Amino acid sequence: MSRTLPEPSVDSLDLTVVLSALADPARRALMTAIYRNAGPVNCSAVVGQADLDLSTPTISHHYRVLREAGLTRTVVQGRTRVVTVRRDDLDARFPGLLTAVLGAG
Amino acid sequence: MSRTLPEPSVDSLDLTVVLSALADPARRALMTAIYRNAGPVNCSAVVGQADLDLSTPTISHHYRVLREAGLTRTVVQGRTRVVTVRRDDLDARFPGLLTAVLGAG
DNA sequence: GCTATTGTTCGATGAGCATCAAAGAGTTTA
DNA sequence: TAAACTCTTTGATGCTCATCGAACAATAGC
Repeated sequence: MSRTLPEPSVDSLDLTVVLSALADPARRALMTAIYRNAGPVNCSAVVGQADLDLSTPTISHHYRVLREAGLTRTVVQGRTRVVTVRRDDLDARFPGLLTAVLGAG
Repeated sequence: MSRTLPEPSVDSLDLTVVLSALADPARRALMTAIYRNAGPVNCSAVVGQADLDLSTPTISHHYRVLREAGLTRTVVQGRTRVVTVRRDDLDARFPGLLTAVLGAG
């Protein structure tokens, strides 16, 4: 069984919320790591790639912020979470934003 | 006489600082108003266009944040300030970002 | 010099946020 | 069932930030 955690609809994506989420370096590092992976990746793997020196609760907090901003989709599979970037939704709502932010290191 | 207020160089522009500046709705409203004007515009005119319900000190604070983030250039002329968006610098450093953020209302 | 204009700086306040340790919740495996 | 695993939630802390009123420049015009 797998369930998708609640996330905002495309129409309700708010630029202020999105930019606030992306303004944090740790969250951008997470986004970049998730973005680089072609397919879905679980949280721990992403954290490994992002090389963040943060506690687990803090990482969890950042994941939540990203998801609630509409930047990522989280699917619970077993005891891990599979996270993806909502690329199409974001491109539809804010064209060019994701590339501009994540491409610029 | 006119003098340009201190501003960060193109190379020292920091994405975190830029995104933090753009994350605030009031500052984005200011940016959009400045951006729409082909030429330079003084602060009061911009404030009029942006239609912000904020005190003068707060507006001044936001102008400072924008300038120190490298988003705007401020030139003092007489007793007014002429503000422009550093379009070329931003496009050079973060291609597509300005369009993506300001174009998406 | 005096006054009005245009914005800045100072000090304070209240809200929000990133962070952590400790405890909890759901899931797999032994 | 018990233990290990993967994350989340709770509660607390310290910091940053948006906001305002009051006071302070700097300049233009009379």
